[in-house]
Amino acid sequence: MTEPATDILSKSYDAKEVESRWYDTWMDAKLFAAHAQDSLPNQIPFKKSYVVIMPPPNVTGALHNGHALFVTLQDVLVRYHRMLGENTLWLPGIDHAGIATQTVVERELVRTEKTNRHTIGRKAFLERIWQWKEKNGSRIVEQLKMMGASADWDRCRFTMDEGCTTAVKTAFVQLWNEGLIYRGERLVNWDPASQTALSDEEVEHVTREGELWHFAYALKNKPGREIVVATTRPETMLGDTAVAVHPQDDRYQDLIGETLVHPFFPTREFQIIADETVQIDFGTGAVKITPAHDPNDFLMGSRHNLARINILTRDGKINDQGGVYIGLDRFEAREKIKQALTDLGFFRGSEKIEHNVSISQRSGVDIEPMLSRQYFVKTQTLAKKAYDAVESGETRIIPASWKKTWHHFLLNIQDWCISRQLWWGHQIPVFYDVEKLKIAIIEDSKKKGIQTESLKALDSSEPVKQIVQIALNELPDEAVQSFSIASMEDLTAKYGDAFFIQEEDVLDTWFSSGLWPFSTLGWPENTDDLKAFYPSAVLETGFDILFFWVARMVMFGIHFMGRSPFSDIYLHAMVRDSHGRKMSKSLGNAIDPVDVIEGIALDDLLAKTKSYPVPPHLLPQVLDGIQKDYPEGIPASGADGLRLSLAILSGQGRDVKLSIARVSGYRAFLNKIWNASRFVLMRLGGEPVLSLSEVKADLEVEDRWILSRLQKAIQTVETGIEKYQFSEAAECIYHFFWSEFCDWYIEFAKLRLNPESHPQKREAARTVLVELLDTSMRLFHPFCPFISEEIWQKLPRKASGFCAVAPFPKADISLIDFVAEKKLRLIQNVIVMIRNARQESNLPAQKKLPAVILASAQEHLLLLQSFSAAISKLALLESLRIEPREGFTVPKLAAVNADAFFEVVLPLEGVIDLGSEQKRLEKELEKVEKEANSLSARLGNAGFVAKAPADVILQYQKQLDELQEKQTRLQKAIGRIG
RNA sequence: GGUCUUGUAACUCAGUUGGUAGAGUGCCACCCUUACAAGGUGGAGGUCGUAGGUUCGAGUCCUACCGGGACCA
Repeated sequence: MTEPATDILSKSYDAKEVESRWYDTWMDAKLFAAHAQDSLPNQIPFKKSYVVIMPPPNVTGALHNGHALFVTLQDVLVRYHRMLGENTLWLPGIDHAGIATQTVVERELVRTEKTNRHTIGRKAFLERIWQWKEKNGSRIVEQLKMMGASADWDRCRFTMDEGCTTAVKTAFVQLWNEGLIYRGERLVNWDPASQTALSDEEVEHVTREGELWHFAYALKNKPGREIVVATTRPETMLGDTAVAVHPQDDRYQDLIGETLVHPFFPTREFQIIADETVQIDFGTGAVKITPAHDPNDFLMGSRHNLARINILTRDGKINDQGGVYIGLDRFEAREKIKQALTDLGFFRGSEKIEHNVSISQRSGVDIEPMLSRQYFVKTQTLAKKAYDAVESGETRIIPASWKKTWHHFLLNIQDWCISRQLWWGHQIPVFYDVEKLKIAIIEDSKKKGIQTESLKALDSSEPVKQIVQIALNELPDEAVQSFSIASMEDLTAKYGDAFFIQEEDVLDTWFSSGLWPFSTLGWPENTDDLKAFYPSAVLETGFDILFFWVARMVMFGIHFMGRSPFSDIYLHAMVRDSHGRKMSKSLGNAIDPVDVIEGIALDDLLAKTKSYPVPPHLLPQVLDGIQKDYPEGIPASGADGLRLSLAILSGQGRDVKLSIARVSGYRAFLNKIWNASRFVLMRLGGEPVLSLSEVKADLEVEDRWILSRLQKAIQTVETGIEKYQFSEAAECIYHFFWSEFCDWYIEFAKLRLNPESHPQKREAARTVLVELLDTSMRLFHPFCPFISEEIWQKLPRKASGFCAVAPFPKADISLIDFVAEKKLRLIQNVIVMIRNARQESNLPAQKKLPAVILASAQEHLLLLQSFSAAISKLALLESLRIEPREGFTVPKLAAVNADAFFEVVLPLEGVIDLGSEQKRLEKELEKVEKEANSLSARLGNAGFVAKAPADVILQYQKQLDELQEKQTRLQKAIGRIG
């Protein structure tokens, strides 16, 4: 016996050991590198390219399980296509995530060094962020590698690296020259905590209980008369410049046009105006108008030419327009003002109200609509083209239900505010020409006929930077336009800051990520990569960034490259915790994929959670929740286990509630694969294994059966991946391997692996086993790359190289064998029925029994004969007789089970419990009768017979026949006992 | 207020053009049978949210209602 040692594979699967070995080996072999040359049009042989540009994770923090889902799905796609022999590129990268990262680093600064960015200055602060980026960026790459991401790391990019920066400047300047970028005064969503403008998409709406507070404005010319308004933000009355009513509102007809006096500022007078947009039935029907601090009021102000009084500072305090309230926080001012109005006798009651509040997705504080000058991209024409790309089918959205959302968004899109008052990001490449600016200041002053603030600053020789800031705030947009230049080149560096001052603001992060599908390939240079790999095959990402990002990429892709950047947009589900809550560090429920891969003890998990930015008052209940959800901590499932779970749990477009219990189920599957492979490898023997074609003549029914099933599995996996139905594909492998290959085929094969069995039959079994493992591992590889590579490498007769680049299995239709499948089903039924009878009759589990199987048809008798050894073994029989049904007298004391084609008899005088046996049979009979009755009722329905398709009727008829046959057998069996 | 989405076994979810419900986990019983106790064998458990409608036939299509969730105003 010089068989391979049994330690060829360890007794159970050790994911950590296996997974630690393969990634570097793949990298060393450069399996994940794509070569542009192979896909250039003039290249022979030309290789089709398959490109996925990885959505760059934010450098803000480490990855959580939400990211693990995208890694899994993209890696499945990429590995599958790589195995199809396509020139596959998965281009990884990281996003600088402007506001998010700046906020985190600033918080760190405050926490650890008790200082802030203003104290240390822009340059030093940016250095800190770069350090953060280095540290976190490499952590993210490490995590991705641990998950098995087969990305081309040599092409890894960062949204603020040199190439991306050039792309950003190029894009900006081009848009500027095309007149698609403008600077304007608009009401923006102001985040007083981060002190920056936010795009509409960065604002969340929450419903909150608030107070609708009523107060009165006195009429100037009608002493004693007043008009009552209601507001949830009383402090904004400091900036009121009108009160509006509906023109048809009977209550206020005589008041329209009347003058009101501001209670705090007697010189500030404004009118009651009429506007159709006022809701008559909301509040008092009269609404105070604050054009500088409310979007609706802003529009109304534009229509009626109202003054805009900004009352807030950038950090959300009352400014010098607020009289005695100057310097107060907005919420503090609210209470003070309510008090003051009450004291003055203007309070007219209050009511509780559920209303929508806008909060910053970034800092979580209430958004303050605020007037400010920002840079905008005109989106109308860009959006139309993005809309058309999906409409025409150039780009598909999957699942298609998101198409409506896409259309709705693009048809109603507002201009895109791209400037951010941050330090971390691409500084806007607009330069202000100081000489021209001085002229503009003087002209503006002349025009207005006053000494403007800018002019004062100019005359008093303030530093140039100061003058620019003041002028930018004061001058009208057209004047600013006259001294602004967009330039690729740093004009400040070239001519000195006495001549050119660069805009201080940075660009919205999504501006640079909008260019990602081509900036990563070398744009604006017309590189080989760009020619070979643009557009990409699919953008795989979460639906939550459909607007932020996906739409921007499609708009920019079409604008700058002339083609939509991807053929498919696949939107995956949101990973949530087992309670359905979004994964978030501030909720404390974010799980690090590495903790699922390697496992983590409860204590460590709790400690880790404590380091997350959970609001202190919530921490106790968060920790409590963790303790309940993970009482034993998290067991190590390996990257393969995590990936398989995510792939199976991710139905199309639905939430993924990640339950650790379920992950454990798939971890068990990996162990099953491991042990099945271990069995095959141990029992194979040392001799070479023949190819399938060499043993074709010697294949048994079970061989043909499993090969047939395998072809169907291949087809299912293939269409599953092609259609983004990952769970169908993965589940199919799971079921095939465990329930068909392990549970049945291996058991059949064991009989033939004995050295004393017929040599040719043994050869065939060995071949089929290896064929099955080889094919299964290749099928399985996109989902679980580590274990499949490990096992595949150990197989004999493999082609050299790696499973990672071995050909993906292709179904061979000639191996599909319905006859063999039918036969095997019958044999399986026989075995299951014997097992069922013995257990249901409370027979000792390990006692070997004698059995008789009765059948009528000659073919069934022959089939049963040929499987008698297998049946005996799998049903644990002491002896087995196979007899024609006719003429066989079933003994009175026997357990019996019946199918349409055969009967199973276990003659068991003395052992069997007649009572329970009768009960069991009656229960079985009842089930069969019920089914038969409903079937025959249906077949007796004239309408059904007349209208249903013929094949359906036939199928039902056949089912009924079989049921009735079975019914008779059962009745007879019961009769014998009774 | 608008749009979308969802309600299937104790839990988490499948169920592709309508043809009498499936998986994993959990549960019960029996088994350490020489690949695997992260295992094997058998079993229990669902009026598919409610009420109507279309149809020979509805988890699947339509309507209303009730209950979740998301997004946009």
